[in-house]
Amino acid sequence: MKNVFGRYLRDRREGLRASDASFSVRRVAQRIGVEPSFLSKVERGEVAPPSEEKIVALAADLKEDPDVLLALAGKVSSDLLNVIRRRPELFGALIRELKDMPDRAVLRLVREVRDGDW
Amino acid sequence: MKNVFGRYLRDRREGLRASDASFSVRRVAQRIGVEPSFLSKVERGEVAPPSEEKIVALAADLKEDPDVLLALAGKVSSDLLNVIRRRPELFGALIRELKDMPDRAVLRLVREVRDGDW
DNA sequence: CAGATCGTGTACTAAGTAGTACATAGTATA
DNA sequence: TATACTATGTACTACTTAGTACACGATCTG
Repeated sequence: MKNVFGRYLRDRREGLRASDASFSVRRVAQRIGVEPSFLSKVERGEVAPPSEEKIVALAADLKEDPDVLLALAGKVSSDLLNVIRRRPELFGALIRELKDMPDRAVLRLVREVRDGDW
Repeated sequence: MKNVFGRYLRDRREGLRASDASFSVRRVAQRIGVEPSFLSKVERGEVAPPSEEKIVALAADLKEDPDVLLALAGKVSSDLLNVIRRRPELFGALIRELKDMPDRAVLRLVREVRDGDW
């Protein structure tokens, strides 16, 4: 359970780097707007994951799903939080109801809602 | 948009106090485990809302819905966050899909899932 | 009218968050 | 072999969070 976020980040970055030298710690750090030493420490788990803003930038740079990266960092996207905060009883009830449902059941729900056939 | 949480808290506490003297700032503060001066400042918006733990204790003491109180404080219950963090893509997609749905639609979904007739 | 209870003002703090700035040592390259 | 880029170590900091401790004057109560 220790430094999943950092390991994942490093693996992904090194993976991309194999075919594109611009995925060095320095270059990625510069693109997302932090010091290289800080990104290095993040990847090695020497410090806590960065802010949501930097994680989202990281996800974009590494072509990863921001929600997944945020989750690995122990966070939840602030726009999802806003949705819940606006109607806390409603979304609280829904999420708790779906807590232990299998993926396929939740997915079916997503599709039903999206397709509007319900 | 300024100090909704504190106002709500004070109104509710004073309301209960009308028929039960044990709902003074001091007594409530003691029951939830904070200093009276701190609760006073929270109610008057002089300081930020307290931690999730204290808010939940407050909700129990004042017979309020914890999710609602947390939302007024700009927070989301950590057990809901855990559900989302466990399956970020799934729940991210679902919540964004339901973001602008009317209450009754979301409610219907909650009931469908609960009743299992789907 | 004395003692208890009340709300609030002032002052302080320990721990966590989110980084920057700079130096150093290794590695690749031209 | 010079130089350029690489990762990382060390040291520091500004801001936020989540409160405590205590004193004060007002008010209620027996």
